[in-house]
Amino acid sequence: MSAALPCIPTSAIPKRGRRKDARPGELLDAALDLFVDKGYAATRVEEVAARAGVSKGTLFLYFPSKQELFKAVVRQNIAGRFAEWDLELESYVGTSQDLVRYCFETWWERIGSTKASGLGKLMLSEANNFPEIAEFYRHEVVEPGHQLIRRVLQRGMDRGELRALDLEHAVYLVLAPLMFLMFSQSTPALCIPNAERFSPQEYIRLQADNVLQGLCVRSA
Amino acid sequence: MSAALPCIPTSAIPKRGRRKDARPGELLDAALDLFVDKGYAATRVEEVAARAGVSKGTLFLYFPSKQELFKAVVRQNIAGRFAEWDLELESYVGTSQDLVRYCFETWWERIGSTKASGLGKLMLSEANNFPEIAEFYRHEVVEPGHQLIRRVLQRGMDRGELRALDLEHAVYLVLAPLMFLMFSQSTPALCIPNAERFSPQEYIRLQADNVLQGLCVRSA
Amino acid sequence: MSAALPCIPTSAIPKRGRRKDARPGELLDAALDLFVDKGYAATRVEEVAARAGVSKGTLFLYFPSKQELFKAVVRQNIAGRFAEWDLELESYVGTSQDLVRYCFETWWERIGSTKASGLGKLMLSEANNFPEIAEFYRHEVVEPGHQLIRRVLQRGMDRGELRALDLEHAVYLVLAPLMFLMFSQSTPALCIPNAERFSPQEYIRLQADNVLQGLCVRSA
Amino acid sequence: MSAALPCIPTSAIPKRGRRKDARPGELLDAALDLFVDKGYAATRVEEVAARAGVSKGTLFLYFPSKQELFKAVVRQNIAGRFAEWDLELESYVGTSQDLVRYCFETWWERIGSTKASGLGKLMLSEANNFPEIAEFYRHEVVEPGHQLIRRVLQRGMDRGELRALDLEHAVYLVLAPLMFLMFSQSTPALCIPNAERFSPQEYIRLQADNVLQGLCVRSA
DNA sequence: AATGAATGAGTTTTCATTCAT
DNA sequence: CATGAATGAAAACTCATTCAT
Repeated sequence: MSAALPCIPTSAIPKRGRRKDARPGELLDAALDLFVDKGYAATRVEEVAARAGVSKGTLFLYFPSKQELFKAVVRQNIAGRFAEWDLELESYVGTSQDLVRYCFETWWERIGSTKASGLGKLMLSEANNFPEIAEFYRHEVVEPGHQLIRRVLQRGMDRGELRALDLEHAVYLVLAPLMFLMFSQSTPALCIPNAERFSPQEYIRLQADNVLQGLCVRSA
Repeated sequence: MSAALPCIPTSAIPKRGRRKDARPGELLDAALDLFVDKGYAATRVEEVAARAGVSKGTLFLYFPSKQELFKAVVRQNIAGRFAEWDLELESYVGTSQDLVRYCFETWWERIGSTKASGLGKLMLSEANNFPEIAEFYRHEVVEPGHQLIRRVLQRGMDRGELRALDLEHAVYLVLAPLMFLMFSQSTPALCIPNAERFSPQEYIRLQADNVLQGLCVRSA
Repeated sequence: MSAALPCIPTSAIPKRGRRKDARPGELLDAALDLFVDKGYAATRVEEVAARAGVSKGTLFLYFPSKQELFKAVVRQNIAGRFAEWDLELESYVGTSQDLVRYCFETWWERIGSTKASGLGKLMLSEANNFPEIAEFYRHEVVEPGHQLIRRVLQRGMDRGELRALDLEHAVYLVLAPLMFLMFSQSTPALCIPNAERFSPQEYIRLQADNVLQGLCVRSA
Repeated sequence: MSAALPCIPTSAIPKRGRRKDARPGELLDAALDLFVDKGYAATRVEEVAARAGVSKGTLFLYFPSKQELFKAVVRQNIAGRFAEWDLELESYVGTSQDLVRYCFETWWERIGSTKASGLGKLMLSEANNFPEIAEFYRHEVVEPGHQLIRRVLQRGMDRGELRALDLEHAVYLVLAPLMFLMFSQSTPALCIPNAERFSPQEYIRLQADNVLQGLCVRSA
């Protein structure tokens, strides 16, 4: 950091006043933090509003309910990005081995290592208590995610690069390691006892290596 | 009521005298079922008491708070069986490939398909709210589990049957698939969208196959 | 009041302690007062509980919701008494003229002049905002009331004591005056401008006279 | 936007210039409709503003509070037409029987079947919350109404066409049926359970018949 | 004059915990 | 020991009102 860089105030944002365009984003950011940190039920909307620098009433101006707020958080951070990822997959040029490896690494960069990964753990914890939200998540996140991996594997089989396997169970060769890492991120104590010697990147590389060794057609 | 009407005992055990010692155990059993089924917050102490056949007040006679009840539940149900398993491992005769496969299958039979699965998911969900009990779980379950797998892999490497890998990350080649299946058991909707076409046994077999394909030394 | 009458404490009731049997009645009395006085929406359950000398939580021990509390009030004060009134009607001996007169007078004594009459006004005011309660009231109070009057008139026609009229509209010859008096009781200012010169008993007598003069078969 | 694009006027009336004076009236009209339809509490000021085609803030420019808006609505819609009716009564030629019948029918046409009915019900509901406006209503509507009926009956007695009765209570022989019908109009469900078989005109006719049969001097 | 973004007070209901009996 | 009646804190959501623009 160069020396005399003038200290830009964290925000020149007037806390009072009309900032209609900025509000939703600020609220979603605050909500993501709190939801991930404390869970859905334990997060109070007033707290979300406070963290975003507005009053409780203002939050309800932009999101009609706590549930909708949560859904919006999920949409912004995960669900809404599948369209882009699907496109990326369609236009991928290269071997399926590379594609699989790319999936592992990209997932880590875009989801696993971000706050979004807290949402997965959150959903797992609260699914039973909020069936409607769970259904939303299943439909908007879980389903598309499975489809994405399924297509990756199908592509590999079609091209003769991956062994022909029962897709229904094979998707979990990719998903299980990712999901476990996701949960680990939120609760490392219970998943990764020696956290200090653990490197997510190394984990990702090893899991990708492993799954490919297993999936690759034997070149004899 | 006519005098000598034979008193049909509601249970073979005499009502008074018997209970006193059994109470805590009955409460813990009831609590385990409900905690695992509905989660910590959604389980009401009154329900636990009712299921154990006592009044709400009585529960608080044995456990000073809901939190303490929860801790007691976890502690009671984590009677470390690792000593036994470690022994089993020590005395295992056969290739390490077979041993790995045996681990996958035995884990499913003894843990994955049992109530213990629910306990694992429960811990994951509540670890943040109960750091103390999470620590206990880490020490009594997670650590020993990691050690067990670590020894299995080490054995394979020592015997030249498995590739030499960084154990710190390689343990997760075995653990991640198992843990994911564990969490799936409690919340299938979010993990396994096509549950009707999913077979845990098939999943176990495929994951074991896969990890072995990846771990085996190439006979080239 | 005689001089040295020992001052009996308004209640020897211990405000704290277990009084399961007495609670519902005390709560219903308090609720009737407040509902009638302030309306359904404006009455806060906490206030009801306080007036009954218990805490908010206790109220919900006996009534699962505000709506059910209200329904119970209506049942105790009106709906639950139709069975008795129907019986009284069946066993009435005397001319139908006398019976009609008896209805007017009895209604006044048992409903019109009591706090129960406030419930009618209350329902009229709040029906649009609480459709479920309105439906309950229609079914439990309005319908039975109409049926009762209908049977009275039918009896008179059958016995040749009352003119044959379209029952559908004739019931209101009796009901309209009663309902108007009911509403007047709660809001005299808007219904009876000269309240000081108004006597409900005189009103009842005159309306009964009038309706009978009109209903009676001309003795030529 | 290209320069001379002809501006299609949204209405024939020039947007600016016209409105200013009309605003309060439009707001009052919207408010009347909504208050009568949904009641005072259930009517949201934003809805009133929207219906009048202005923003919420604008409403508060003209009326300092919801309560004041309500008062203004009542005041505006009680333009006393009693002077005109009194004249009509003075100049009535015909028997008092006919006059009474004329009163019933005319009331229905001019009041009972119009929005004014809703205003009456509204006042009954809100009288307790708005004692000041209730007093206004009593003075402007209730009192004159009572006086009108009183004079009708007095006329009949003076002419020997109606029985001599205590006017103080006799007015309600006419008013009670009308008021009940008025309230019924706004809340039929609670007043007229068999609405489909009910005809207001038939009700009016029967009540008029009845009151006259009872009021007429016996020609013996 | 007009707008509409922002505010925050106000209420029902649940449930862990207490304690008189 | 056991009971169960009583307690009261806690949180989502609405909407009249304000005021910066």
